[in-house]
Amino acid sequence: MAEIPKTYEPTAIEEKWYAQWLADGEFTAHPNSQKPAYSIVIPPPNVTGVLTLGHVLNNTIQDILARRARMLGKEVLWLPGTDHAGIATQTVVERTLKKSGAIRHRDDLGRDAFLEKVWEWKEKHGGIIIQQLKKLGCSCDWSRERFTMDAAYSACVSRVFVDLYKKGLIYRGKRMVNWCPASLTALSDEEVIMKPQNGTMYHFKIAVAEEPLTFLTVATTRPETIPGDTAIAVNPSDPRYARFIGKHAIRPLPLHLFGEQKLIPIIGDTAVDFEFGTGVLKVTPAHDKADFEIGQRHRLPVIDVMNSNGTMNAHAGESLAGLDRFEARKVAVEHLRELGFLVKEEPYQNNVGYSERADVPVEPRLSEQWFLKYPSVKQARAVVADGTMKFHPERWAKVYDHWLGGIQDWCISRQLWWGHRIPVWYRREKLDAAIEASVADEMLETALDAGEADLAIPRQELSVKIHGPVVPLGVQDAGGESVAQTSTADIHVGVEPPEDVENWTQDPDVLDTWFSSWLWPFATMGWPEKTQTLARFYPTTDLVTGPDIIFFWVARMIMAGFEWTGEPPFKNVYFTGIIRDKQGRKMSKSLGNSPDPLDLIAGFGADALRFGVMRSAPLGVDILFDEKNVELGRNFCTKLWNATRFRQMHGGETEAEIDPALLTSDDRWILLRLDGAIREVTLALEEYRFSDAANALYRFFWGEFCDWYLEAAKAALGNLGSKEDASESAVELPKIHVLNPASANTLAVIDFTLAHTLRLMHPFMPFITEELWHALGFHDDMPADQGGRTIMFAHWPAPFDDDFKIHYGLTPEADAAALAKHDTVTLGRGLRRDSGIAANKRVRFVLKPAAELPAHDAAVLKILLHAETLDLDPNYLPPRATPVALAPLGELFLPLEGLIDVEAERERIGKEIAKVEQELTKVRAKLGSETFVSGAPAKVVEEHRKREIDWQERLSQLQRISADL
RNA sequence: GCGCGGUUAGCUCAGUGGUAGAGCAUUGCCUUCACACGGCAGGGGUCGCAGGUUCGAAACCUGCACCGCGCACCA
Repeated sequence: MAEIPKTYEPTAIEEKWYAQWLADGEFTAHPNSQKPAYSIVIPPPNVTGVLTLGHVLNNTIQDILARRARMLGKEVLWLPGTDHAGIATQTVVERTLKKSGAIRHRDDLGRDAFLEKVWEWKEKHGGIIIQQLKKLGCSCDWSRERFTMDAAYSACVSRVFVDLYKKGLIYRGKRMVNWCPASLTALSDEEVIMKPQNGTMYHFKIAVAEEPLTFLTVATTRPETIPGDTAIAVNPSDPRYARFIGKHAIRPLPLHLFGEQKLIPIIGDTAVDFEFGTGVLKVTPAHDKADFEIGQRHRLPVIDVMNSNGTMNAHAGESLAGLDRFEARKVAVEHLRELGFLVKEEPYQNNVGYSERADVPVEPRLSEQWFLKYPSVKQARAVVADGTMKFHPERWAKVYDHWLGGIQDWCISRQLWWGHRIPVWYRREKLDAAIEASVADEMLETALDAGEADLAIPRQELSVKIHGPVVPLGVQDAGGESVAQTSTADIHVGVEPPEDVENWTQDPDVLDTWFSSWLWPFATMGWPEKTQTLARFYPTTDLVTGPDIIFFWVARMIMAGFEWTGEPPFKNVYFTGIIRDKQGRKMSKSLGNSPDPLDLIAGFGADALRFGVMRSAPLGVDILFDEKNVELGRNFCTKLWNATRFRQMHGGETEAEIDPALLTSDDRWILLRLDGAIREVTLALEEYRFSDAANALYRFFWGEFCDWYLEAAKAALGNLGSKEDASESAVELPKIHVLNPASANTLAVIDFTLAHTLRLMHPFMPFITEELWHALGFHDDMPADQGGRTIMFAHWPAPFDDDFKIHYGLTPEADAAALAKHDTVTLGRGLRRDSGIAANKRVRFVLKPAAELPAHDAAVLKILLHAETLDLDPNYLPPRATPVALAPLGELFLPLEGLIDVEAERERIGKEIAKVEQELTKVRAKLGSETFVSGAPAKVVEEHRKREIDWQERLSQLQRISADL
């Protein structure tokens, strides 16, 4: 075995081992193996994405779960892949093409040519994040990598669409949808985020046609939509306004020459809140969901005054047409002001829906879209509610349940090109007729607005003309509720195109990206074929994802799982926190507060990044990312590295048998603590408490093994010789040192501890543990598939059983003995400090032992106290004012020949006495309370009495020492 | 408006009924033969506020304040 370099250099080691693991096929899942299955599907990152800290958190957790499952003897499938991410990818590619000057708009290329470009882009950049996940150490089964637009996967998407259509759950209808004027597509409700806005509430007067000089005042935040108003509504039980119902108002906009303004009806509707605003509502059915519903109830015309990109159209009037909606607002206000109708403007804060992707306000818009009535909602709700599927942390179950309880139909069509095209074809001639009808609609609306049609036309008739379906496919009942598809003659819905495809036109829209993602757990495993992979690894065991996509993805996957496989797709869902910066802000490119994980890996190592992130990510809490955490991870790696070097310098046989007869108190103690660490880490991982597991490893390895055990072991291992000697001898390594049995036994304990610790650490820090596993030769005697080839398959350490503990004398007493020694050392070091002794100065200590002290313990004390000598003298008579500590192992003196400072010692002891008296007062106050003594459990009272005695004894000793001064 | 979290050391967070903790930061000493990406020893907290339950509350209950998030929203 070659000497381990002084500093851990991660890069080369990471590359070496990852390549080795891949070459040996360690990550590949074998459906035929006899082992129990463990599986997890990756939340597919966007195909054009790059690794973020969020991915690091998410995928490190998955890797920990996967690697530990392998060590537990499971057959593990961690299935990776990427998502085509419709809007995001199309936007990125289109923007890039525009920037390069290749096109001004995607229409310049046309659908097919544009899609070709997107595929080119995908081939070129699509692999980046996959390569980055490999750098992180992810043990995914890359042979099973999937993409949501793979041919087989796409076939699944079409298949479920057709299936849902046949079940009557998918329908097409003209409805109010969330329209993104930037992306030019409809969005689902989940893609809209409400943001508070500092806007203005405008109050304007509107004349009542039948009563000269009578005005109503309307409050609105959107005066630019006045041209789209088709009614004024008041609450029928509002005494102020009820009498106006049935009359008409004179709509002020669009402006007309000679004041030929349109009359719109004043209607009564209970939806109007007379507490709010003025109690008079302008009704704009085309641009507000609530208004649309009022419009439906009253059969009001719908006048869309905007173009799809958010600019005003001709219906808005000449002065507004062509303006952006926000520009138009200002102009509309000016018009009202000039007309003398503007009553007041006041600052107003309201919530406005924004497009999540494009970050612009969405426009409620009436349009023809495909909708889905969610399937298997009942089962999806029940499986979480009854605890069959577990959420970690649990509180997300409530959020999930609440959402499913109020679930609305899902708008699944998107006016994009990049995605799964809707598998629906229309007969050409029917479509042409429909387009004519649509044009007729437009003409009617225009006619209405131009005053050529009369609003006195019976409303029902008008409504039929205006609301007649553009394409007669889906139907809705009067309440807007969907009902099953009734007519199938003119449309073809199928996985395959119709045979006479030349007579048909495919629906131009694509499906929402999540309409493919929700099939991920089984579509990636070959569904609907009954593949071995599916049979063996579905349902999956764990899902790890962020709570921000609980509705987008998790809930929908659960429904899809039930609908097409009859089973929930996973057993546990772990929700990570959200990574934020030090100030608690979300990571974003525009803020520039998002460090590149690849830089962090290059600077600190993948293991350091993984450990640092895991250590600071408690269950269910957002993570404030600080590079300091990664530094801590790097430092921990270095510590591990150097502790291993220390072991290696001593040579000797690797992993020799431990002889119970030769065990020291320190050996027993560290074995006990190792057992504790095994239990703690195991339990924490079972409960998905990753940061607790990482902390337990850190505390055990650094705070117990390195700080105490290895330091104490130096006593047992004897003189090493000088540093120079050590490095010289290193040149001749490997060399077998001649070791006495005590030293050999110590090395055996170190090896035992390291071998277990490396395995506990491996899921967190795969690279360094693999390197050291081999460097120390722990793989030598192992079966190839149980740690011989790689630590990946070494068995996860089991807590020690009683036989083991008895055999090695691992008793509570052994633990207490070591702790007594540690406390004694700490007190002795305190004496050094208080006496102003430099840390590097060797001094003489004298211990008046409370009990017989084994030679080994005396030797350890001497080393840990950095003492020149440690005299054990039961009858020691210290010179006056010799600093002394009352330690568990006895009175520890620090004789300061010729340097005695009575005052300093008096002060030191005085402080100590004050402290003890304080504690004594506290405990006596409790014991003096009758209610405590009679009310508290006997055990607690007893414990307090003992505490009182201890403190009292200590106080007496201190007082004696003080008197002797 | 409803719901869910949170409020403990300068910072980030553990701690769920019995002697207030960790990491980072900070102070002092030390380049001692694994490690200065280190060692040793310190300093630092009326546990958001007010009530209540209890022998005993950072922890349990109630109310309030503030911070964050989600859902729903009235123009």
